[in-house]
Formats: sequence, C-alpha cells, structure tokens
Amino acid sequence: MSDQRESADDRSRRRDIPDATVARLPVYLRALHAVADAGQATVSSEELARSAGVNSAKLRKDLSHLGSYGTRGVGYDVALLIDSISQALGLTKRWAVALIGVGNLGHALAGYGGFASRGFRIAALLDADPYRVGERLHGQVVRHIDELPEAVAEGGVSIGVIATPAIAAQDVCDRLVAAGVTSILNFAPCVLSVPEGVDVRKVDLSIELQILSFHERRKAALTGLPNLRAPLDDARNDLLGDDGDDYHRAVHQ
Amino acid sequence: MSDQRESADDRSRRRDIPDATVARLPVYLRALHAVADAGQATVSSEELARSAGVNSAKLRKDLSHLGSYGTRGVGYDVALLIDSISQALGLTKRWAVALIGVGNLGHALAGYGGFASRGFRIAALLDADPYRVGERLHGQVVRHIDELPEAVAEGGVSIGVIATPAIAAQDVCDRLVAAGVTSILNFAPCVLSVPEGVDVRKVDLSIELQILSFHERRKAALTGLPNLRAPLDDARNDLLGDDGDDYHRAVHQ
DNA sequence: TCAACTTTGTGCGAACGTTCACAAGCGGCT
DNA sequence: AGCCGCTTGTGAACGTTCGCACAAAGTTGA
Repeated sequence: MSDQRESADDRSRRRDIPDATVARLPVYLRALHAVADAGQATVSSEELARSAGVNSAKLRKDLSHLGSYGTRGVGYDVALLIDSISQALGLTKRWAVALIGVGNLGHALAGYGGFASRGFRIAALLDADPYRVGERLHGQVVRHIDELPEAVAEGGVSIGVIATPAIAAQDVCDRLVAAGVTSILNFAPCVLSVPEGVDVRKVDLSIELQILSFHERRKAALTGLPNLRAPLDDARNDLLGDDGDDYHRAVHQ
Repeated sequence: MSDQRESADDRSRRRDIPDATVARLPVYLRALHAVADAGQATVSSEELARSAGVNSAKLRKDLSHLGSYGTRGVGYDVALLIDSISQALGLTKRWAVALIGVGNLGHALAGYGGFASRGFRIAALLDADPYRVGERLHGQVVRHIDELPEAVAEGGVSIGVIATPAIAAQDVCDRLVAAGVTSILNFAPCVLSVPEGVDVRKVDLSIELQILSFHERRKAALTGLPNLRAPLDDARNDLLGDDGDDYHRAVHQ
C-alpha cells in the first residue's frame, strides 16, 4: 500500500516466487484477515503458521520471498502483511471472471460468496443450452456461449471458469483463448490443451475423493487384520452395501 | 481383480507410492477409460501420457510403483491397467460418503455424477438448518446434523464431505471424527484440525482463483509496459470497474 | 533364426520443497 | 546504557519430484 514505486530489487525478488509458496499465500491471507478481525495489530510467524496449518519456518521463508519484512522480537504487522500479500497475488485489481456452464455446479459457483469477497467479479454467465439462456442468476443474465467474445470484451474478462460437462470443455476452452482469456479454472473432469502463455488450473471433485480412497484403503489395511482375507482387494462389496459397510465400520471402531 | 492373494512383494511395493503419483493415478484412470471406450486393447505410455497431460517417463515411473507391468515393444494392457490402478486406489470397494451442508454447493455436489461413476455412494445428506431437513435431494432425504452418528453407522460411512460455511466446518469435522469417519473432503474455506490418523483434503475455489490472479498479474507485468506506471501495483482500480478493465483488456490484445 | 524396430523400466543428475537450527536484530526492563 | 528474552531471516542438510537417456526386453517380418 505505502510504497508506490517498487525497487528493482523488490521486483526481481518477486519475479521468482516458488509455486508452492504462491499456493499458500491465499491461505496466509485468510488467516491474516481472521487475525485482523480479532483486532490484533501484529502476529508472530508461530501463531500465523498455526492458524494456517503450516510449519513456522516455512511460513517465514514464504514471506521472505515477498520482501515484506517483519520485526524481530515482535512479529509481522498484520495490516502491512495483508497489503503485501494482496499485492503479490495481484488482488489490488478487481479481476473480471466469465463463468461458462450454469448447470448444477455453475449455479453454485455463481452464488459463491468467496469470489466476490476476494475481489473477483463475475462479469458474465454463459451457457450453450438455449433453455438456460436468459435466466437471471445472482444479478446476471445468462447469455449464449456464442456471445462469449462480446462478453469478454465488454466485461474486460481475463479469467474464465469452465463448469460445463467434460465433452464441451475443450471447445469452450478454445473459445475462451480465442477471445483473449489467459487464465482458466477448469471444473470439467478432463485435460485441457492450451497454447503457451495460458494458465489452466483444474479442480476435480472426484479425483480428491479417489485420493482419499487410497489413503482410506491403506489405513484399513494397516489397522485391521493385516493379512487375513485381504479384504480390500475383495470385490464382493461392489454392489452390496450392507455387508461390506458393516465390516468397514468395524475396522474403525 | 484377478489376484486374490497379494504377495508380500506387491504389498511392500504398494506401501510407498509417492503422493505425487497417487494424485495422478485418477487422471490416468480417466484417460484409460476413454481409451477403453474407444475400443483399444493396449496403449503406449507415450499415448496415455499425452492424453493425461504428463511426461511419458513420469507416467512409466508412476505405473512402475503399482507393480503392474506393461509389455515392452507393445505397451500396457488397458483393461489390466484399469484394474491395477483401481485396486491401488481402493476403488474396488464402493465407499459410502456423507455430505454435510446442502446449500448451494452441497446441492451441486449431491447431484454430481462424477462421484457415483467412480464408485462413491452418497449415503447421507445432513444439514443444521431445520428448514432444509426433510428435503428430498437426488433420492436422499436431508437429515439433521444431530443424526450424524446414526447416519454414519447405518450407511457405513468412512468419508465425509463438508460443504458448510467456514464457521461451522470445525464443529462438523469434530462430529465426523467422533462418529468414526477417517477421511474428510473439506470445501469450507478454513483450516481443519484433526487427530492423527484422519486425512483431510481441502478444495478451495477462491484459492484457485487467487493463484490464477498471481500468474495473470505476472503475465501482464511482462507483456505490457514493463516499467512505466507500475500499473499492477496501482490501487486505483479497486472499486472502479471500467477503467481498470479497459486497461487490462488492452494488455491482452 | 536373426536383425530391425518399438516400448518399457530405471539409474542418475538436477531442480524443487521442507525442516532444522541458529546468528542477527529488535524491544523492553532495569 | 546495557542486558535479556523473543522472533525473524536464512544457511545448510535432507527428502521428494522431475525428466533425460539408455539398456533390457519384447514384437514383427523375412
């Protein structure tokens, strides 16, 4: 907030913030807002790390990439750090977002408060289904996907969110790129191919569950009868709910 | 599927599948299903890697952790590999999932086809809001959160999905753990603390956008006027939409 | 049978990420 | 002023992940 000009040193340091750090900055930001709401003016790396769920050394190293300094013996100035991270993440600008696909998930995303509260503005809702076009949703009228170029231009959109079925996602993605969008958040369960310079992030609900399944299986294999019956490789439970489920519950009691 | 007993060698090899690999297995699985649907019987690491969006050496190394072998000169047997990965991920069992919070997002999740198609069964819907209790949603009646222990027991639930507001998430999480759930997928924007042995994965929609924002900001700083005006650190656009957006669009044309 | 070709599985070095541990620096107290 | 206790920032060690490059092992065709 305070420094209008950033020094060459600052910029070069900011240029190579590790990806892992970038992914954690939003978490710190959230924790910091909580601390600020509680009326605290400064916070130690230890405390902030605890409420962000990370190691304090990691937190300090992450913050050191921003070039924003704390004060030894005291901690970090909460307000300053919020500004610093917001700056680094580019949240001083209010990004315009286009949401494509207003099905089940699209509806939820359109109404998700977390976007607006972090400075993202849903500037356009689009869908291919004529029955959905015209629907009013959280203050936006759903437009037809063919109007995407205009919607992007008018709204100054640079981020696209794809919440369509997988089959449509690549086409929508291509249209977004053609319209000048350079960042895409993909909720469709498929891999998107994009030209150089376009960033894609993927959120896949069922993948997360499958990862949990892996660990759950492992825990069951360790906790329960380790060798007998090889229960987790047993396919009997595929369709039958009760039997397998009772067994499973027993493992966890 | 085929091997009822797994050898000690198999198990020890399976014991330490790297996390990075586990996270990619579901992606391979999806790509494999596409290949299978196309009627192909075998697939090369090169081809599979391309459709999964990864390096082929990485794919081969990942698969080598499963102990499932391809055939040199030919590739991998598609059906065999699907079984192998499903096995490793524990998808031969049909996991029961409890979904807590049937607001905007909860509705979308309850109707999400990707769960069922990967072998996850939504066994219970719960909410704290009395007005939502009793609602019928995709073949399930919403029950009150106080009934969670019974719901978990009856359904044999081992995975909980939290789709509540952040403020309620920790409480719900504690209840899940108390009821014996050992894997949690958290959509609430907050850090959950859980005892040893419970796995939590977090999906945070606004964090993903903030990461995109970071990269978008960087691209703008590189593409556009590199030093003049330091536009991205300019806070003028905080509330004013049009001005900033026009500038931004110009950068991308 | 043998050579040519294809594709897997993996050794290895480099890049990246995490954690420990501690010197350097700061504020408060006497 | 000078000491003490606290907290940051970072060097260094360690573990993980990535990707190249190539030997090993299979297939195909003559």
